[in-house]
Amino acid sequence: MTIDDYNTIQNHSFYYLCRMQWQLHPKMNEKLYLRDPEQSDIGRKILKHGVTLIRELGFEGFTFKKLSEVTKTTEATIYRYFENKHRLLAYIVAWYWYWLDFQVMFNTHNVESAEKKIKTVIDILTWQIESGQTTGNDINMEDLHEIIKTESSKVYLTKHVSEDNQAQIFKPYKDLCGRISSIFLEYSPDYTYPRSLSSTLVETAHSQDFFMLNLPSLTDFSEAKSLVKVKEFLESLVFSSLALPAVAASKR
Amino acid sequence: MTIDDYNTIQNHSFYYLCRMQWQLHPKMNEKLYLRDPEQSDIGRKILKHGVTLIRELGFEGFTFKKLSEVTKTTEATIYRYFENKHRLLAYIVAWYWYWLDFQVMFNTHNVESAEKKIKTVIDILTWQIESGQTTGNDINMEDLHEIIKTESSKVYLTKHVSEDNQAQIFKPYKDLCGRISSIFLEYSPDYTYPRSLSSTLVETAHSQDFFMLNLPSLTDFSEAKSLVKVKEFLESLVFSSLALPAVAASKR
DNA sequence: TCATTTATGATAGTAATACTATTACAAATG
DNA sequence: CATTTGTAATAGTATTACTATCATAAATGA
Repeated sequence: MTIDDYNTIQNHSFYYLCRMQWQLHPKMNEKLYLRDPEQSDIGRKILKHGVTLIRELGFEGFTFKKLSEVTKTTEATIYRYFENKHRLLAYIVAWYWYWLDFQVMFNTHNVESAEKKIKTVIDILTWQIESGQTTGNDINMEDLHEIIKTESSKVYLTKHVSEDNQAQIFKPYKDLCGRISSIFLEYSPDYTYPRSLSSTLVETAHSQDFFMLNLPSLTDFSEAKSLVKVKEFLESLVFSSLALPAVAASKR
Repeated sequence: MTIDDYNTIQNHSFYYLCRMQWQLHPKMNEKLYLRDPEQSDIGRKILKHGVTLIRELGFEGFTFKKLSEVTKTTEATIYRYFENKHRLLAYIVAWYWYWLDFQVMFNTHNVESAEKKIKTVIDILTWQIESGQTTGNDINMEDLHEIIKTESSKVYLTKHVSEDNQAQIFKPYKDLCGRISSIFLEYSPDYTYPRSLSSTLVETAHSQDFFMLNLPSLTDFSEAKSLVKVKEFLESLVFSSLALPAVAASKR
């Protein structure tokens, strides 16, 4: 199966849903917002321009004031939707995890081979998002993907992780990792670390992509800046780990 | 070899150097500071209390004003040492990478077996730092280790990575990964991704530790909150990957 | 249809942050 | 003894991250 095949799958799942008038509207955790941004024009604008601005300025350089200028509204209005910019980032990132989880579910559904499922998961994690691609919500997927790589870990790397965790802020991320680890267990029922391998896979997919683009000497992909190499690395990482019991036995 | 043996190695290398009146003073990159903090009492205080305060407040909550109160100096003085708080964090993190690199070098030196070297590296990465432990610089290692887990990635996850990279800010991290990947190649000369595996190992050591403590359902270590489990996971991850060529051949 | 919520806009204001600038003095150095 | 260097004290600025108030327009519901 080539990359093109998978791109076809991607576009297929996208357009299929569009043609069916389905909208990917995950039910977002209410703790993530003060007023539901999906329910008004202004709210949707905040999300849309929020994504582009955070990508453009970086999360540290991003402010509600600047966002209010772009969305042609006031700071006060944005504060009525989100408590602060950290919550807005948390919302955006959570949305992405929901989206990824859906993609994994949709594209592994009715696939019999666990091996194929795993390859599909890794494929989804290393999708090269085409520029201009948007979702039903009019959110630019390229910008979103860039935000995930650079800013997503800042959502949990805080002094208030525990409270945020209790507020279920990280549920979609946990769900995604839970789904992936089930697939791992399907492939290799005796594997000891399915959850850790899942979170490692997801984190590594993003960090290696970031390193490849920004600190290439931390990777082996310096020459050809291509996600295909990252994909191969991740596949080798995951499949060798899942084959471990046999390996360990043969080594002893 | 048990954990205790390795703790002995750790303490040994520490105290050995202390007894010899050696001080671990890495030559820090000059771009990291405006005035060398190691060269004055106030500078050393800034580093020492900087570490404790950043750990206490989190990097976002930490300000030079608060640091100036603790160090009993003024904001202006601190600004003469470091351009801003991000640079101070970069300095602290770079110092840690130097320290880690030294530990790896020291403890793998004269070890013949590459397998043993790798185990030592993983051991160092998962050291349980004892409270109260300080270095020659009087920096609290427990606080520092906590900072590394929660704040270190914020040093490179910025809009100005490329400029920082050109200023060699990340050299110690790259050196560490370079050293580790050499060991990987020693163990398995044909392995395709030694650098990516190194950065993945280092990143995963910290992220899994963070997840274990804060988002345990992303790991398989929820029950016993122990770094020993993380160590075992990392060993399985690395050794299975490095054994891959054989595995792949046997699978086809 | 009219009354009443509700959402937004406009405006103002505040405490804290992240700095910069200036002057001055004391200690170390050459 | 002159000069560099380090630190303190003080002041000031633009920006950030909010909060509060009040007016008005739009949506809703009886």
